[in-house]
Amino acid sequence: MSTRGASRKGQERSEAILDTAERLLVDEGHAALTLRGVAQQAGIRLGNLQYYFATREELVRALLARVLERATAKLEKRMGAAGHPTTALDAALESLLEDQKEPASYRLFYDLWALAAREPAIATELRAFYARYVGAVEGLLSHAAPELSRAEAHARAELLVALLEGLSLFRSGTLGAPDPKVESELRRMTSWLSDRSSGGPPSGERRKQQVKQT
Amino acid sequence: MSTRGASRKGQERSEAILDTAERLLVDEGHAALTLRGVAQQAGIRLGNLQYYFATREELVRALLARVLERATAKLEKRMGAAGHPTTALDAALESLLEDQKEPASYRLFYDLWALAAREPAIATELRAFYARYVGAVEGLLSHAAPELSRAEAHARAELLVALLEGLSLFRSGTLGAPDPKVESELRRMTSWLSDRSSGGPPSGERRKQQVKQT
DNA sequence: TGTACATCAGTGAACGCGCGTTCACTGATGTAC
DNA sequence: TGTACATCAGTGAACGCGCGTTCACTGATGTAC
Repeated sequence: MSTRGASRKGQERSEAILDTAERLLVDEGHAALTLRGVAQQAGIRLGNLQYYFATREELVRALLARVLERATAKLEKRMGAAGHPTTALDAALESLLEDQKEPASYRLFYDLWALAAREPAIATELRAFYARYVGAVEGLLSHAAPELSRAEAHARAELLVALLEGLSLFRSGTLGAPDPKVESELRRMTSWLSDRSSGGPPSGERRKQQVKQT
Repeated sequence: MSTRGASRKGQERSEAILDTAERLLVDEGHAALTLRGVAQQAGIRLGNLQYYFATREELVRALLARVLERATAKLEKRMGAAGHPTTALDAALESLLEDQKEPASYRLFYDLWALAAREPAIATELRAFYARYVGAVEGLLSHAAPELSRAEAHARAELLVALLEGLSLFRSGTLGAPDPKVESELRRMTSWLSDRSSGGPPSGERRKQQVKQT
């Protein structure tokens, strides 16, 4: 770890600094995350902040690591609290939708997406996070619909995760607000996802669908 | 318009400046969009750039307006080139998926999402864009499945747009690459979307779905 | 229990740099008579 | 066709500011004997 302060006090300071930085990032965005701003809001001097995180990059990386760690933990709690295999997916969906009503956490991800598009290091960490996310959903899908092949379950899981991430845009207050009608259609779509393949061609056969049939 | 230069020359300079700014924004991100950077890449002096766009905010707003204008035009071309009502949706989907293979344009939207979460003015413009987007998809859905109520078509259109936006994350190279299996599942999902309500309760009746059935 | 010393935590000032913005100025281009 | 003048387009220098970073320093805390 690049973070100084292995003692109890140092550990607490580190955490307090990261708390402040995270709040600043969520509330004001990436551009407002300055060392001076963090120090001021944390009630310490710039020099002292630099004692714990020597450079801005170090602070950002530590912050990102903690955020994704927590998000992963939360996610796996959400996914793990299963009842019947058939209802586990619905339950997970409900709690994810509930999370989206707290828009603050999502705002941070919009910054992460933008950052990841330019900084490969951040893209790597974000990819790892989504790999676990998609993997967990894939597990739920497979339990709910054992007849799905691994590849099918994976593809559908990725679709569902993409749908939820995209949907957050329309639900987090940025581009819209939660809409019960949309939610109920979403629930129907997810039940369809965990249904047997519902009439399509068998697993991986068809290569490319003909679109313009003149 | 706050933009100076109504003459032909002035107009061309303005466009050239916006071209440069857009390229810079897409390639390097919002933080790299500095007046000095734009001026240098456009081959003019800082003072001259300021003659056309007096402040940074003015430049950004003009850039955003042009980007969304173009995106809207492109979108409506994509949506408008319909054949049979039933295949129009598929055709539109194909061209949207094709667009996502050019990741550059999407990177810009990640910045916009992050910006919109903090700057209400940008959120407003982005909302207007997505309203047209969702509206166009709603139209295609209604044509393909006339038995859908307006509310249903709208909700499903929003879901589909959210899905596509979220999916761009996994297809634009940032978090993943295009995957034929995912695409084929997506096509099946969209055919399902434009299907008759497929066994659910009638239009707007049910208020909240019971999730945990003990 | 005291002392010497190393390490930890925190201070304060300064640095160079790039930023957006302001402003006085100059040359080019159009326009009215 | 020429001239006077307004407007347009472009130049160059300077401003104050906040940024990340460096660095010498001081006081607090732990540790070995």
